Amino acid sequence: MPTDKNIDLTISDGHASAPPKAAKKILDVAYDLFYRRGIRAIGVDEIVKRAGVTKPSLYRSFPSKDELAASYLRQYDLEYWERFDEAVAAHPGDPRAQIKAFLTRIGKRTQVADYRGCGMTNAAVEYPDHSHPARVVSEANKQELRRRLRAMAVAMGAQDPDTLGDGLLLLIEGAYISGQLFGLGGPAKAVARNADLLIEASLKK
Amino acid sequence: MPTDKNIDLTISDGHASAPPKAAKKILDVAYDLFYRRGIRAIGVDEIVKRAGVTKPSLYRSFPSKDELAASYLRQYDLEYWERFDEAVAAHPGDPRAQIKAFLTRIGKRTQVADYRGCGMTNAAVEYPDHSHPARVVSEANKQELRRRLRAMAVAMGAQDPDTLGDGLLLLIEGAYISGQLFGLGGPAKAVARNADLLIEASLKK
DNA sequence: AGGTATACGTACCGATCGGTAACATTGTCA
DNA sequence: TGACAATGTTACCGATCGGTACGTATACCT
Repeated sequence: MPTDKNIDLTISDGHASAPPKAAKKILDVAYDLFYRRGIRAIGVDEIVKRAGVTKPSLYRSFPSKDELAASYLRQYDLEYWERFDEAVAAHPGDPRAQIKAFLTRIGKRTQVADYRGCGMTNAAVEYPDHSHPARVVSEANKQELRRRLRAMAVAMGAQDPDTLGDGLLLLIEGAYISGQLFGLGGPAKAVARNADLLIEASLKK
Repeated sequence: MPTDKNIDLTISDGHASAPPKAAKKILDVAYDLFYRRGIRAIGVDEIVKRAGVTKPSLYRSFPSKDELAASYLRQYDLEYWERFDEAVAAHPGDPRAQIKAFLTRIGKRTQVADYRGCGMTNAAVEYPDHSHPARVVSEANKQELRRRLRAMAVAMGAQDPDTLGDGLLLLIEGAYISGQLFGLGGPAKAVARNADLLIEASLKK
């Protein structure tokens, strides 16, 4: 989808909105390559080559490879909450159904060959240093996920909402990881079912 | 298939004579560095420097960096099942208590600063290629984990043992990942409690 | 048209990557 | 003491890493 609505490609550089065409191509290619093969595994040379541009173009739009990786994750973040909000919007006022819809979708996505899990999670694994630009974006995304899940656990009427919210997060992260570990037929396809069992067991009686 | 290797190094052929002393130092250092900072992030130069040896020594004991990484994971595998078997041995004939003990231990391990999760999981994230030597070890470890968890779910008398076993695996992987994502106070500390809730909800009534 | 700001390309940098050749030194055990 | 395997030493390889100096083309605004 051409989601080119006000993508901020400038990296807090101060110089106002100048949208170079090359920057979008670079970010699109970097997105694909970083996600599928990993950030550390991809060099800037391959990115510019596949994008049909040259290296100076990359460094005019992005201060560094690390910041390009952070931009990739910011884009990923946008699309992530889009998917999340779709599941929420599909079941207004019914958080349990929202969770189930979101997890069913995740479970389905994991059941394709060469599934690569969550770009946020993967980036955090690649960069243990908490101060790395990519990891900063990743951690913020996960904090927000935790916040939402706990809030939904409250809305579901859980006995211990924080525990249930965290339990759902563990199942989700487990699905991302085991999806790329096991491939088709892996445990991730059972994520929605297990989440529903866990929810049922966590509600006030 | 790899074409013929000209070197006839019999890999770990168990010739019972003296194992090289440098190899152990190298593997110990590589273990620590690979686990804490990631395999791709560590160069062979840093390994030999910290080990107090030289690069040729590394390549006399290990055919390549990739194989050194695989050796690291094989060592990790050994210690992993040691921990697992300890939890099992602590509660003979009581698979539910075994799981609880194992997960309590995981939950506790995740609650230290700079926790880095599971070396197997991390390696798989770093190397999406299924043919990579490190990933081969990692995937075998995870397959075995899945097998054991499903078997324990059977022993627990679950209504749907495969689903419960997979649910436990999702929680475990989620704990590994969120442990390194959130640090202290993260969702991973709730893994044992959520697992127990899930087990309770999955037993035959 | 002309000037000017902006985007882009060519060519290059030093550092580091994984890995090796050739030879000197050590430790061990018969 | 001799033999032999393990390790150290030094220097090197081609490839790739992230990043840049500097000149050229293109678009826009009078």
